[in-house]
Amino acid sequence: MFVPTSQRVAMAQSDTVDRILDAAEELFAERGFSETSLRMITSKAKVNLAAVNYHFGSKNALIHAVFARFLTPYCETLEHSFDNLETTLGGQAPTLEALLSALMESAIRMPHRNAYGISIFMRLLGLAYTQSQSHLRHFLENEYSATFSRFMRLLKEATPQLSAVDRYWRIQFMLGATAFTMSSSQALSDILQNKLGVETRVEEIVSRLVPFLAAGMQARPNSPLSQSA
Amino acid sequence: MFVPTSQRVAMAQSDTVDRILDAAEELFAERGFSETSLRMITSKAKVNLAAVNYHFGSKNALIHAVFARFLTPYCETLEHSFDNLETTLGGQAPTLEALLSALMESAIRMPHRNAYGISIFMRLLGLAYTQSQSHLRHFLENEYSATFSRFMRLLKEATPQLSAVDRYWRIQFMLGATAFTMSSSQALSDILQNKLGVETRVEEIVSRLVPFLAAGMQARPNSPLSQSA
DNA sequence: TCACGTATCAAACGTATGTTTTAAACAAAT
DNA sequence: ATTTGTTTAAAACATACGTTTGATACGTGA
Repeated sequence: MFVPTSQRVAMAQSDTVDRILDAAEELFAERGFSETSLRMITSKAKVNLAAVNYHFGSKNALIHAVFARFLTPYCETLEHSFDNLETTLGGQAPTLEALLSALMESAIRMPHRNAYGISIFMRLLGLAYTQSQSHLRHFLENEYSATFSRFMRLLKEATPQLSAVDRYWRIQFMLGATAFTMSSSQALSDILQNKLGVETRVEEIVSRLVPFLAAGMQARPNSPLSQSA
Repeated sequence: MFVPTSQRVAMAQSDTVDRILDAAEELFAERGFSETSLRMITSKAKVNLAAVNYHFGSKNALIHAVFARFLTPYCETLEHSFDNLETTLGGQAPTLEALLSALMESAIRMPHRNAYGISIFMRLLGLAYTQSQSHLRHFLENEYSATFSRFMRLLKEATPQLSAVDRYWRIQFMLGATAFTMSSSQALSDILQNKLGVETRVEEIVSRLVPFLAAGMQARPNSPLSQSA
């Protein structure tokens, strides 16, 4: 949005706030939170350094705002998806594939704000887990625990054959494969593109990830291998 | 003046270098690289601040040294394990389970330097991938590409049914599930102990992880789910 | 037109960082 | 005893960080 400098018109608040959020979102995804300074963000957003603290209060609050901007509508979409799943099944337990698909398709169907699609959100979610930002973890737990708990309940119904301990660990394995992969999906895509000459979108990665996770979740526990270890 | 460790002749009684490495290893694993300052490391190690730059040259070189201390002997052990695998099979392709077991058992058999066992190494490996430290990535590529390439070749032989792209991504999924889980296995064990009253050792986690990974690797690609996405 | 709350700006604040310097203490070899 | 190299110590270095300040410009309602 170009505004002649001679007009010297004060921009509407949303303009500055959104530009900060856009720049922060990209830089956080590329470099992580600690490695991204407010000066990088404000210079990329072409706003004054003080604007971040003026509009958001602190760097941590800006991080929270970046997450809330995409996580709040995503959780709403996901809740609707869960509603449909439950009404369609009518008390029956959902299949694991259906449950994972609800997660992934809700993510893919989110409106894209830029050319990077949802990969930037996936990367941020991965960073939220792997970087040690306690304030962010607390924020996410406080804001989105309801949707998370609902997913966990549905997952338990979808895998009745697993013991509580097995299910617990396999959830960690799933979470790890997803968060880790997505936390470097852009870098991985670049590598793959150079190595194998294949262009890869996040949707394609997800379509490869879901069968992997579903098969892992439904593996027979205590295979002969596990006893040899 | 900085002198490489290998050239030092007269060794004083002090174990300054090891104390720095021990402290750095733990702090890096707990907090990440950027979030850990040299002052935290030196005060935990109870050495002078200047000792790090004296013995290692820079903070980045210290990070490399932390990785080299456990990665070099691990790769040696792993190479021997691969040797045994190849001579036993005599040209035949190894099974996926045997290959994964070689990886995991080599890790478990590493001499433990502290009470955290190998989980601290797993966590560091995970950080090496997820944190944006280009110098570290370059260091690891230069130092350990031989062993890594050998593993990739064996993995390709063990999964001939997979396309190159499928295999590539599933390796990422495996790596993610492993690094993520092990990076917080101590915390996860504590949670599990309180929640379900079960004590869990790393070896037990690994015995649960391997079947999960093997099943995921051998899942049929392009399940109906992936086409609906 | 005036006053008031909002937004922007350049500048400075205090703090923490990695690194370097200078000096002294120490152990072992000459 | 002297030399040589290793280690500790305290301080300072320059830089980067998040945050705050005070002045100024803006748009809106009175």
